[in-house]
Amino acid sequence: MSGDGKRTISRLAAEAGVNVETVRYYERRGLIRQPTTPSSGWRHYDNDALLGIRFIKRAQKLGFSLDDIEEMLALRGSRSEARCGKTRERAQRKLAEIESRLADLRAMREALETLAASCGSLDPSVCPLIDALDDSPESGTVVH
Amino acid sequence: MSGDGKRTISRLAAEAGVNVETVRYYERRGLIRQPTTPSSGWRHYDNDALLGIRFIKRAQKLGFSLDDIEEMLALRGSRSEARCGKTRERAQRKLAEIESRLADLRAMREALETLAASCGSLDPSVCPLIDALDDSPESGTVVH
DNA sequence: CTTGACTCCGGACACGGGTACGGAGTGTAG
DNA sequence: CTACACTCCGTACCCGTGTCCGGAGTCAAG
Repeated sequence: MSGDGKRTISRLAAEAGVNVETVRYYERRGLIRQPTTPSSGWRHYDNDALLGIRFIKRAQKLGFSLDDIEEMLALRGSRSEARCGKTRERAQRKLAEIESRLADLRAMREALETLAASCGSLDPSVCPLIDALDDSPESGTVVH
Repeated sequence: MSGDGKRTISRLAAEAGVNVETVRYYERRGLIRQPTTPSSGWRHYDNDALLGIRFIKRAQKLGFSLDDIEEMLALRGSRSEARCGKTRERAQRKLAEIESRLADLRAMREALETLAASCGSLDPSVCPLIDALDDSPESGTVVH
């Protein structure tokens, strides 16, 4: 593997494909822990920091806010049997959200496929894209 | 169906679950067309406007920006055979993006399931969530 | 030891996506 | 015809998510 040892902040940022300032911002927000407060000196980051940032970036692309992401990351640590129930419940809620996004995404994919396939041959007043995501009031799920 | 006739802006906003100002904002951005410029008088909106807003809101939840959404909506109108190839190509690009998000989302779902299932029984140093989205350098896709 | 590239930190600024405000015009129920 | 709620429009403002800046400290090569 490439060096999975310590790295300075700018190397970390480069490897994660983000700005140095972004790393510091995530630290301030507590999304990645800042390693061994340096009390004068530079900080060094291990692979966890790198994976953490990549996770954040991916989750963002899926429409999750940093608050959402914080909540998900919090699930990580708190498996100390004690508040296990709570953790489990949160995970379930996130899972439901993910399922819903998966469904929407699949609908969108299908719509785009229809759109691409039917190119030129379709009545222009019809829009598969929009129709696909028309949440016709089936299943009383209130999406608020 | 519920009244699919004309509605004022505040009714539209209420039905779509957004603020009136948001509707106007989308109009300004050209995401929904504003009906029959009223040149003094009030505007009335049909079902298309409603579906349009709902589409926007869904797509946003999936991590697409308003610019992305504009591009997708543009696919709708331009099936006039002439620039069909271009449209098709754009649709393909969007499709690829969607596929990638689907994959990420599925990985995340699996990770959360593992997390919930293994609650308490797992070595706390392991984090399925992060591991799942570790884009190990398989397939030389440069994600920039 | 000097030099130059890098880090740390606080605070200011930027951009996307809205949201609020306020004054003038419009619809409509009583 | 009047009251009152609602619309229209421009502008200013707000929040989340970074991004830039500048001065002081740190590390490593020569």
